[in-house]
Amino acid sequence: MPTSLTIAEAALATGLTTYTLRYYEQIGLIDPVPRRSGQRIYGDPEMRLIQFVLRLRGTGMPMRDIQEYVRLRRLGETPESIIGRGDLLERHAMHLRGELVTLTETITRLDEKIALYRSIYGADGTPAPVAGNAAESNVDATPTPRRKHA
Amino acid sequence: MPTSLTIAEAALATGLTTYTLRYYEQIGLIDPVPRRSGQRIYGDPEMRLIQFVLRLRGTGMPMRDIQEYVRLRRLGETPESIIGRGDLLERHAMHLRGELVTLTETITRLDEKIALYRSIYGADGTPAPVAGNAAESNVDATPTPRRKHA
DNA sequence: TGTTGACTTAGAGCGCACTCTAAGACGTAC
DNA sequence: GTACGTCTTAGAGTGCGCTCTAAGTCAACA
Repeated sequence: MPTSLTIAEAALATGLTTYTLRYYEQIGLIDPVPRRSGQRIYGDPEMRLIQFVLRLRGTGMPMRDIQEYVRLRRLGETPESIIGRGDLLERHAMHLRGELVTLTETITRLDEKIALYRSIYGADGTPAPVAGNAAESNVDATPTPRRKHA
Repeated sequence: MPTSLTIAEAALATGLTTYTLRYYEQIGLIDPVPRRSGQRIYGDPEMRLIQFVLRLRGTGMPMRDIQEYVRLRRLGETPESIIGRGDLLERHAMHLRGELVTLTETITRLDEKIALYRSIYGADGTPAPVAGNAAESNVDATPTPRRKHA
């Protein structure tokens, strides 16, 4: 049988609050949810859209862009909509590829720094056997990316 | 010769504003910057710390944790400090590895969706040759990570 | 000597993304 | 028939991370 959730159930399923679900609908971050005697019913399509939107949000896509994506989706299968959605997602994917690079770099650097700290006192807290005091040979330094709240 | 910047120069070099630099110092996100006749002088160690802090911030480490890291650093090379810093960075590195996974997944899904859109109208805007209407076969759906402002 | 740029403390304002309350109205189920 | 969950609109409050202003002081440079 198809999914058919109340707002409270949908909240539980998504990890959002009912407030936030209504709020997202209000600002057009998700499509208007169909009602049955006035109450919102979250079916499969609704839940799938929410999950996708959350994935975009989770990877730092600006709310504005998500709103624009959902707006385009509502236009249906017109060229403008299809092309627009493709472009939006492509731009975001490109952005994410960039993040992937800095993320990988940062992890590498952190691992180096951690190794340095561990070479002085092991992860267990005991002083390491060899190792001169290489600490504060400053593994700091590097470039300067950014991430919004994301 | 060693770096020796005024606050305005440091701002330029980091992409921050002078307000933000003073603010970061005030909230302990960076160490107190040495003064010469009352004015802040940003040398190599200061700039290196700022860059590192920005890298952490850029990958979404909470300000609280960065503050804690810098606090530990100020304690010097005591076991508590070294171990604490190692732990902090290790936790963050772990977190980033998780992000790396969802990021990779998301990019894959986006690429699929983009390919779908492009199969209807090419990236150039022209209708594609073959391809039945596979659109809205709903490539949506998936899990639900989070990212703070990062 | 005057301009520039920095300093201080204190505090207001902003944009984002929620988060919650109020108050009154329904519909459904026990 | 009453309790529960939902609905609506409107608006206040929160936390984060800045961002900027005010007002007065001080030091360096041309």
